[in-house]
Amino acid sequence: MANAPQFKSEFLRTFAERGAYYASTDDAALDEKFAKERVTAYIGFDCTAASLHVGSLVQIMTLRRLQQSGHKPIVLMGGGTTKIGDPSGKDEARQLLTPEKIEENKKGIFSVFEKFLKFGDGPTDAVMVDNAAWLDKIEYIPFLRDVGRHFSVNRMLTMDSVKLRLERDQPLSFLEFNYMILQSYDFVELFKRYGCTLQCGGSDQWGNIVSGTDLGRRLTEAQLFGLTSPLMTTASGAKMGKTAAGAVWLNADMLKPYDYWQFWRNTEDADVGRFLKLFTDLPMDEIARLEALQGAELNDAKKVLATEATAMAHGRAIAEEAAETARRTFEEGAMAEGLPTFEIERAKLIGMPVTTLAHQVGLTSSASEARRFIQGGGLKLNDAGVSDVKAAIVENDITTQGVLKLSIGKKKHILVKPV
RNA sequence: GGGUCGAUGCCCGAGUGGUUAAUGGGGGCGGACUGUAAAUCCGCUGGCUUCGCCUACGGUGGUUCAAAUCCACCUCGGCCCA
Repeated sequence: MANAPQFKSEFLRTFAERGAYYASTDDAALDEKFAKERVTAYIGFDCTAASLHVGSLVQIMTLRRLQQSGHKPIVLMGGGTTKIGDPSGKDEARQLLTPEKIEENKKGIFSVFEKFLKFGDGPTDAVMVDNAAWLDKIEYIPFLRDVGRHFSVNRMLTMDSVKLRLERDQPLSFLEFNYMILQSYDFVELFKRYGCTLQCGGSDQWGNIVSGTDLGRRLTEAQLFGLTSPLMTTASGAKMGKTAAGAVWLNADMLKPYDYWQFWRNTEDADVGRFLKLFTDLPMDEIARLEALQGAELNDAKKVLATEATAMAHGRAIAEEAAETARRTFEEGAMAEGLPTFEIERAKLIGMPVTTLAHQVGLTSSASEARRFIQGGGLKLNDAGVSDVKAAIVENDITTQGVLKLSIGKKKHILVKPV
């Protein structure tokens, strides 16, 4: 943010310099605190899916930077709150998940964090906590008397998360209406259990975060803080994290590292510098150099971005492998073996319509879709356009490397290997 | 509980008995142009054994040669009244 204050603490300075600063509840006091002591901070994550996607990456990086500058991050899993559903930024209620599903999602999400943070018992080691530990045990009447009385419905009605629903005449159940209260309670509970005094999050969480700091003031002596990051969009305004195949997941089993690398490689020019700062650990002067590149040279910066970001999520070796596969595929036009490969029985393959094959290897979602790609000139077999909708695979299509390359557009390729 | 309005494809939103797989917009994808970018232009955006067939307009049943469109009931929601 251009208007970020000048911070003296290492963490906040880095945080702002990297473009992650949006607002805090008290800049001066928070800066002071970071400068003189080790701060324990948390971010909450819903367990609505089996992995997190790049939309949460700013948050994950925040915890990482916190740890790097000597503070203690807490990853709060919303095992309890996911049973409620956060209405913030959504114009309708989520479907409720079963406890089993939530539990399963928690495991997937933890495996993401293991890559970005160091967990353990040391003073700056990250810890993972599940708010189900206390939320599941809440007794209704005592909770209302102790916590509920501090919340003014009048004020809650003015919160954006609530207002949006009311203005759009969309339903907001009492269940969801409680989300804010529970999130606030989480903060206080984390303070009591772990001495956690800071909650970070996206700017859409501002209302929930401030409610938490307020509740802290009423229930304890503590001064709690909130710190938010801007919501991520691309330079052309699109929400981040969507791609052809859906969300850009951070788990390798949900999105291949090669595709993850491609996602970053395809960053818009105008975003390269911003993303390098936010999503890599590269030093600022190196980023300044990359960012200054012009025109086609920016592609080099995008490759660095892709490799650095992929290395963080999947490991350096895998990132470099993805980079190499991409280089051979795009720059040499070769049949790089690192491309996603699909094995199929040779006897079945020969004579199979191209449309069926494209569907079976998962390149298209149906044979009809493959047909449309052929009609629109977007499907290639061994880099040659397929023009006949009824074309079938023949022996000759299998290249000397013993495989066959099927492509949709310029970027999606898959190797088919007869066995 | 009463009254009233509404529920359409990924999203928004037309359509009030047949020529409607369903106007339009958004988003997404493909093509051209490029730099695996943006902008722009063109095309596609239910499924299949594709000159045909099947499934689809909240759910179930009904009227009709024929329904997303009419009727009944149900579910969910908005608004108003109690």
